[in-house]
Parts: sequence; C-alpha cells; structure tokens
Amino acid sequence: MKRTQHCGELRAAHVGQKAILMGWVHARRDLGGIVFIELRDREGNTQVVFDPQHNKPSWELAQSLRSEFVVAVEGFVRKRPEGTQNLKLPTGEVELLVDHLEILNPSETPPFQLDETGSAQANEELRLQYRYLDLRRPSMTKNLKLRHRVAKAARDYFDTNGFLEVETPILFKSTPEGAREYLVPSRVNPGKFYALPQSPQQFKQMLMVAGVDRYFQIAKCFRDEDLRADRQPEFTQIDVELSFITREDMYALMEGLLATVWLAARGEKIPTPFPRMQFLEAMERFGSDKPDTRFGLELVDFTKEFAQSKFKVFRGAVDSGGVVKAINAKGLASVTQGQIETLTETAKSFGAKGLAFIKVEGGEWKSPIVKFFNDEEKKALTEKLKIEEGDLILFGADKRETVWEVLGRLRLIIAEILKKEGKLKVPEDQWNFLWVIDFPLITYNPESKRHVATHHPFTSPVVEDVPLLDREPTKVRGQHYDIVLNGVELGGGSIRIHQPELQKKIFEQVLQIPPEVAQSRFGYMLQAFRYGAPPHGGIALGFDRLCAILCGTPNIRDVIAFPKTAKAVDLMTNSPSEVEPKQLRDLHIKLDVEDAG
RNA sequence: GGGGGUGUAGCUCAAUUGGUUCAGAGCGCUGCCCUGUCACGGCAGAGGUUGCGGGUUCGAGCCCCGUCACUCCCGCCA
Repeated sequence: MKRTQHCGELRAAHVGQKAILMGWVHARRDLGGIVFIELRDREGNTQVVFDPQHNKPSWELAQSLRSEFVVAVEGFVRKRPEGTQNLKLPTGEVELLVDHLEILNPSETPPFQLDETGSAQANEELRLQYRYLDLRRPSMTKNLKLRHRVAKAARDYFDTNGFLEVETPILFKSTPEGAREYLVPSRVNPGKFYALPQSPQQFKQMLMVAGVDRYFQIAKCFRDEDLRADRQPEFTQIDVELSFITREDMYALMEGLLATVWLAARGEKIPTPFPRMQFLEAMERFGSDKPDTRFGLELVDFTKEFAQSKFKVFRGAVDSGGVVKAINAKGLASVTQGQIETLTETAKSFGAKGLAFIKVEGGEWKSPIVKFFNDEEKKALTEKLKIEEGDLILFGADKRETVWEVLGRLRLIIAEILKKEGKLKVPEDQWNFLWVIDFPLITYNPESKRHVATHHPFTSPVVEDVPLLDREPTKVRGQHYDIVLNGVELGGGSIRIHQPELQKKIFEQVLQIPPEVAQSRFGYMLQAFRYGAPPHGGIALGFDRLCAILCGTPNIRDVIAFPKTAKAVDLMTNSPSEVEPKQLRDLHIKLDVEDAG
C-alpha cells in the first residue's frame, strides 16, 4: 500500500475517490455496530469509518485499535451524511469508508494523553522524557512547522539579498572572555582542548577579510551558563555579517528580514522602519536597555526638585551625585503591606537602600515620608506624575545606575501585578520593535576593578569619540545596536573594528589584556586585519527566542525539538552521562569528583 | 552559588486548623452493551509505599530536618 493523501488533505472535492491514509489512531469512537477512528498525522485529522455491512473483516480488526496505533487504511472518500459534518475539522465534510485496514504497528497506552481538547496538558518533565510523543501533539507540531517556515523565510531573504550561507567550525578555540565554554578534549593532542563556540563571531569576521562580503548562518551556539526560561545551553542564532556597510544599512536589512519573517510566519505586516532609542534615553525612561514600550509606567526624574529637599534620603542622593526618580503605579494604592514588603525586598536586592512610596487614598497622601515634602515638591510630583486618587508612587534615590536598575525592575513587576488585577492591558499581538543604539563602548566593572567591553571587544567606537578612548573610555559610544521587541532582546550587533592598531589598543590599553595573552588569543585576527580587512559589521538574532515570540510562548523549550532541563539534562536520552574508563584514558583525563562512576 | 514554587492513581488535580470522605474526583485504562459518533453514551471493574530518608506526635498527605527531581527568578550569560 502506498499513501495517497495526508490526514489533513481530504475535502468534498475528493468524494468518490479511492484513498489510502496512514497515521496514528488519535481517537476511537466505537458505537458497537459502527467504529469511527480519528486518524492523525502531521498535517491533520481525518475521520475513518469501519462499517460491518461494508467490510466485515476490517470492522472486526478495528475492534482491536487503541490510541497511537499506527495504521494504514484504504477506502473511498464519501460525503458525511447530512447533519453529521464536523465544522471544527478542516476535513469534517468527508470521511473515509474503509475497505482494508492494516495495523502497521501497535502502541502501548501512552503515559499521557495526546489530545488537547480534553484533559489538561501533562507536566513538562514527563513531556521531555517522552518527547517523541509530546511532539506528536498538534500544538508542538505547529511550533516545529513555524520554526521551519521562519528559517526558510530567513534563508530565502538572505539569498535574495546576495548572502552566502557558510558553515563555521563547532570545534573551536577556547577564548575565556565572556560566557563559560563547553570544552572538548583532544585525543590526538593530549592535554589540549577545543571549545564549542559561544558564537561564530571571530570566524564571521575572518570571512569578511576573506572577501565573502555578505555572510549569514543559522548557527548553533553553546554557553555553559545557568539556564532560564529563555536560555538553553545550546541555542541557535541567525548570524549575519556584511562588508562595506554602515549602521543604517544594517537597520534596513534587519527590518526587511523581520518584516519578511512576520509575513511568512503570521501573515502580518509590521511597520518599518523601527523606532530608535538611545541607550541613555532607554535607561532614563524605562530603567532598561530592552524596554517594553507597550505600556507606560515610565520613570520620571525629580533630581532637580529634590536637590534642596528636607527629606535627607533624597537630598543626600542628589548631593552625592545621584538622582531621584519615581514611577506612578496607576491604581495600585490598594497594595497590601505584604506586597510593599516584597517590592522593598526586590528593590534592596538590586542595590536600593529602601523603597519610599506614597499611597494616594481617600484624597490624602499616605506615606511616612510625605511630611518632609513642601508644597512646591508636592505640586511637582502631582503634575509630572499626573497623580490621581488610587495611585501608588514609588521612589528611587541613589546612584543613577542603581535607580535605573531598581525602578526598571519594579516597573516590570508592577506591570505584572496590574495585569493580574485587570488594571493594565498589554496587548500580546502588538509588536513594538525598537533599535536601542549609542551604548557605551566600555563599562567599568567595580568588582574586577577594570574596564570591560559592553558588547564585545571587536565593536568599533563611534568615530568622533575615538579621541576619548585614552582619557574617558566610559564616555566613548560604541557602534553597537540591539534589536528589542516587547521588552525582549532579540539580538544585537555592531560595526566592527577593522584596523589592527585600534583593535590592539582596545585589547591592551583599554581592556588591559596583557599583550602576550592578546597575542595568543587574537593574534591571528590582528594579523588578518593587516592584509586588507574591509570595514564590516554584523548582527546575531536569537532564533529560538524569535520563534517563541512568534509562537506566543514564553518558553523557548516549546520551540526546540529536544531541549534540556534547567540543569542542562536531556531527560529523554539521560545525558550527560558517565563514560567508560577507557574513553577517559584515551583522552588522558583523570576525574576528580566524588561518586564518580 | 542564593531565593521562591511544585511533587498524592497512568495523566490533571482535591483532601478545613494534624484527627469519620485515611486516601477521593475527572480523564485515561480493562471488560460488557450500543449503527452516525466526533470531549460519543451506558453499566461494571482494576489501579496508591502521598518523590525518597529521618524526626515530632496518641495520630502526619498536612508540621520539622535532610535529600532528589522539575520549575521560576537573582548571580552568571564579553
């Protein structure tokens, strides 16, 4: 038997034709005299009918069918009797009357039910253990398909625009800057290791030196860091690099890509060009470099107003060079003491000394601090925060970075609370794309007491800021850009340094990497740049995150066929696992762990 | 490394303050009945070391300690 159609294909137009379908028994409805089977494959469901008056042997065999049996059915397509059409199914106008049934493979009773209309979904641990069953569920199949369509649209887009897809090595060199790497021991080079790439960054820059001009890759990347709902140890990036471009070229290119992808995946037109926001503005208004601009709750500055305040906490912050900012949590005066405590704890965990607040209730400001405010200060607050009955005002007064961080986090928490209480609507299908630009090239890290690259050390400074590199490196802006969507960092990139002297200066003078270390890690790069490296720049988008957003799930595991748990374990294959002593001997590795197997 | 949540039947969950619903419901599963169902229906039935180990108590699914797994967050992710 050879399959003639898939299970989502038959329509009224096929009525009268012979058809052979193959698939899984999705549901069995045995009415005693007549048996209905809903047959499922990747493309959909079709009702097949076993009628003893039509074909007795098939009907008899159909008694033994159970969930998830794999079967082939041969029969003819007929219109369902009047009144029995199922408008919920695309194939619901017709059914297949079976002449011949073949059980290709029986199935044990699945550990969880695969239908999605009935009982609630099984927990994720079980789903991951039996991922091959979980992926049969139509909602997961839908995610796999959407992911494919996005990848296909991206490939076509890049192809149309003159890009070459080039694969880069998975076995790479260890470069301990940045994320922790997965190491791979080399058998033929005892004691030496490869590392799996955190990204193809250095290779794609070498491809530019190689004259590839326009490169892209849908690239696997690896980071041995702790996981999150939106972070897996191995993940996929849409990786892009071009020669002879400016930032403006990059914005237009990526806007075109995302518009293409949204059209392909969701059939939606998204407006381009995307708005742009400077890093400083994002931090001042939203307390985040990836602001969700779908709702307000913006940070409002009161540094000037409280510079002479009698309230010592605010005045002290201003006197020592800090800022005073506030947000109005509209309608949250109903906040409980417990919630205030939680918010205060959150604020403290991000470096605040406390959390000053005002509840506006019953026409008065209820707050332990309001007695310190004079009329002018109250007036400024009322006007700039548009204070009304029922509002809750939260303050941050500290170093400006601390206030950004604290109020930025509180803003998101408050939005969640307001959403739950129905006081704030954040549309899920509104797409607020945003370029965040003009990041500082260099950030001072107080813990290591040295300057670090905000993005990565290959990012080119803004040309007119280069003279500041020696005197005030943190004032230098980088030619870096992030693409943000609804508060999620979709990706980022930069125009790169292509001059060997400037690159060497960044490594050695600014980032204080010892020359011999810079030479051993990046020497080949500095050398390559001496052989006519074109000006170039690139970007990388988080492909899993992109797909998750398009699928409407907050969890990237839902768009990855075989993801790992929060402890980086694959529950289906039980990896990682112990290895044979011989394997370790071959690799010249001795273990130093308790309970080693 | 730290903090929060969860763990009871194959699955999803319930079980008032520790004590007459000390193990229950729906779905699934098994058997029987049923010729137009599509969340089919009806009848009957099987199925439990309440994650694991300890402790407190006259008595623990519930309280305490430890541990394991999953999950969310912080740190981390150039």
